[in-house]
Amino acid sequence: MDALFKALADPSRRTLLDRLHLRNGQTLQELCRDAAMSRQAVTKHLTILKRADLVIPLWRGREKLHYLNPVPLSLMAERWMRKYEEGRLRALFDLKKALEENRPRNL
Amino acid sequence: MDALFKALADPSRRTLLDRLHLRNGQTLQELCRDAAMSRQAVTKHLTILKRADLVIPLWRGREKLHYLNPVPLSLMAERWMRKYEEGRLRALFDLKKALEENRPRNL
DNA sequence: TTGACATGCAACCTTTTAGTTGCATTATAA
DNA sequence: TTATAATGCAACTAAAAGGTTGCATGTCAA
Repeated sequence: MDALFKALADPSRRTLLDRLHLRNGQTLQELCRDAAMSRQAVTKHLTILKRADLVIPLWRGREKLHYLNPVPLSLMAERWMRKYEEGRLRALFDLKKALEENRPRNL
Repeated sequence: MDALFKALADPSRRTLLDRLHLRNGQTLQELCRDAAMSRQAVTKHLTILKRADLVIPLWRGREKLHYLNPVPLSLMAERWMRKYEEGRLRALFDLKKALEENRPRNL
């Protein structure tokens, strides 16, 4: 789960995911177009995305096609975010109550 | 949105969120217990969480109570993750098809 | 079979990040 | 009003992250 959050932390990697989401199965070369960085930099980002299991590469001859794997994002939504969603109203209520009880020093 | 992903990237910060989710409105001292790092380190993490609007601090005398703000997580789920959820089945199909078409060099 | 193309590997550099220590400030309670 | 407790601020360090350049490897196509 840590690799997943780390992978999503960088905007370049989120952009790569967006581009794969737009068109799946792209080569490294294709992902480099309009990337504003070197091929090697993109490779490194793809390695991190692969480590988080967000991207799965498949060789086709001398080309390597990169496919988006949506499963980790689903797991993250279900297992991690859902926990907070359940306590969402409670947290908002706590905050509201604390605001009313307080004569704040700042804010 | 970038500050949010960055804030979630560190396991210590996710632990802090978990602890606030377990019991809301804790002081810095309380959050330092069982934290395996110095008070200043916790302060820095809380600053980053605050910058991402995930945590809202409120002064009560000389104590600073920290409250969880669930809104950014909801926005992330709705605006960012939902986009991928829609294309989820499509992506899985692409991947399956590519696997079948290929005589892979690795995997 | 050879040239060109797609990718991999490794060393290196710079910036950011996570953490520390030391001292300053503010507020409560005796 | 003064000692103590809670937090803030700043300088510093070590490690990790993001990026570059150069060269090696493997595959297709003429």
